[in-house]
Amino acid sequence: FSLGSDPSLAFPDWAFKAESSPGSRQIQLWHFILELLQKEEFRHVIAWQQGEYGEFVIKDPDEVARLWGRRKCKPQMNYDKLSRALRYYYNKRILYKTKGKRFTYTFNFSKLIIANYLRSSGRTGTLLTTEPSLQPPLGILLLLLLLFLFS
DNA sequence: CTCGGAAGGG
DNA sequence: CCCTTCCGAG
Repeated sequence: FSLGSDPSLAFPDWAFKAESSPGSRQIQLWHFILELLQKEEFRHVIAWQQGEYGEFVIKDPDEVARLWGRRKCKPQMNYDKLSRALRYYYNKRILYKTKGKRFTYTFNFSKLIIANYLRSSGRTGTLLTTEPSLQPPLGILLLLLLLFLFS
């Protein structure tokens, strides 16, 4: 891959789009974060960082928490609670903390894509889903798997 | 701030 | 399962 500094430009929809069926499954936090990261209007609130690929910083923790709370209809949401949810991603290896850098985390994209793929294909019980447009080509999935294993 | 255990809800 | 809430420890 030859990737720029902005991962949102380098990764197509199937890389992180939530599974369709509107309403059925709740929005996931990692998806919401990616959603904010994708829009310029939130650049003062959360943004990609220079340096490690996939690294981002939450510039306004209170605002991100407020937006997340609004989306989930949880008015009592704050950064303390949101960050706990982010910490649960450490075990899943979807995200890790950039130690020493305040409010800074890094996405593990290969793991994220693979986890997302496994979840959606598991839902239908087959490798061929009803929504091929949101799935990575199998070859790319295998390539990512290799990149992940040797990283 | 950051970390994870514990309990609990939908 | 995927958080939300609460919280003691570092």
